[in-house]
Amino acid sequence: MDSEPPAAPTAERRIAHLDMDAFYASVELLRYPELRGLPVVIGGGRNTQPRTLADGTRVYSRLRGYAGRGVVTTSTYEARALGVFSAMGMMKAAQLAPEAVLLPVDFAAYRQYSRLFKAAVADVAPCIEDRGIDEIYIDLTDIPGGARELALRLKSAVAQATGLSCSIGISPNKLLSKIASELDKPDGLTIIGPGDLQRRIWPLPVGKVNGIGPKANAKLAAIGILTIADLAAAPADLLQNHFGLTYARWLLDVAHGIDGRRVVTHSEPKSISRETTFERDLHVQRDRAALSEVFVRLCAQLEADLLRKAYVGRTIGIKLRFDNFRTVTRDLTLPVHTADAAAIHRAAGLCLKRIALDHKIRLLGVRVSSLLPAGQAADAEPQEPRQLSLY
DNA sequence: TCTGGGGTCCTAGGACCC
DNA sequence: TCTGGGGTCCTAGGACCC
Repeated sequence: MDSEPPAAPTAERRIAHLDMDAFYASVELLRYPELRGLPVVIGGGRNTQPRTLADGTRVYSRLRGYAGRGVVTTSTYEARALGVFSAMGMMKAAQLAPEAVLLPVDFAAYRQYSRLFKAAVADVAPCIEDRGIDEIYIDLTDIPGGARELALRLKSAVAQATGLSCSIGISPNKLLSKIASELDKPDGLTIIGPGDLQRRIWPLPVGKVNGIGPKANAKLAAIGILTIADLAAAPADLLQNHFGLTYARWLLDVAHGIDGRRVVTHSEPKSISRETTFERDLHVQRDRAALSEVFVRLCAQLEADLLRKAYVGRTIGIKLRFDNFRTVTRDLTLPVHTADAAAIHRAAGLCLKRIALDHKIRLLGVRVSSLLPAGQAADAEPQEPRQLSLY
């Protein structure tokens, strides 16, 4: 819990949170500008690539008639206005917005734009913490200039490099900046200074806090705590009774805008995984061939991921989700690190044997953890020469 | 018509060692 | 015969985030 020493409390910091606006959708709009202003949904997984006719006009897939298990990855603000949000099932989205344009996800393109916007920010302020493909924290403490002036410079650097807009929150810590960046989206700029905590933050629902998810939200609501102001006013022993000492303390800190976490500019990956949800639930015996084919493929993808990123791992795990959505995991720690698909497959197979397979299977996943950079592993299993049949 | 894929962190119990 | 702690590693599940 206290593994990370908080930043020196004496020096007031200046931390920015920068969040790209509807990132995937906005990248697609650069490619397909005629879709600007329309409800567009990204996701689905199937082939919904636009077709180009002989006269050059493009024909797009629509949400209407979608069948499958995909979820919405992102949507444009026009689609959000129709009630279509990230993580919603595509079937439901199709009910709400049948005429919305449907595009497939193109991670390679988003990663490219991600590199571009991060490089543009780094030219202005190099102390950056990666928080995924579309957001970062930036420590502006040692950068000369006013907060607003710096934020505008960041926004214009990002726009210049990518043609995309972003929203920025600036405050003395990551907690408040993260909340602030959301307050004025899209193309937002919110600075939280002294006195702004009560006025701008306290009226918000507790769920706006990064780290309070659906479960904690429901538990807080059950004891009458809906807003961050409610949380700030809550008796410490009430919180402790419902959440335990550690989490109760964190909740109270949060409500008072206290957060000493530093901007972390480098971190090593802890695990690498691959998983897939089947188009229909698979029967352990009847669909044995299909299941084992997927199993082999996941292990091969994992090997490729490990080699590409130059890591080896020694804890191999599997994840199963049954037709009733129950999820189980098993893992097994090997004596030596490996990146080898056959070794991963063997260990994962042993894990699989420890699960009672009494339901159809919806999802299968394989994971490698206890990672080490490939160069640092003195014990790594020698890579076997490639054979035709590894399994 | 249910609910993706890739991650991190935390908790808690048991094994095992000193 | 009963009763100690502390520390680390391993495993399983769950909450949460993008």
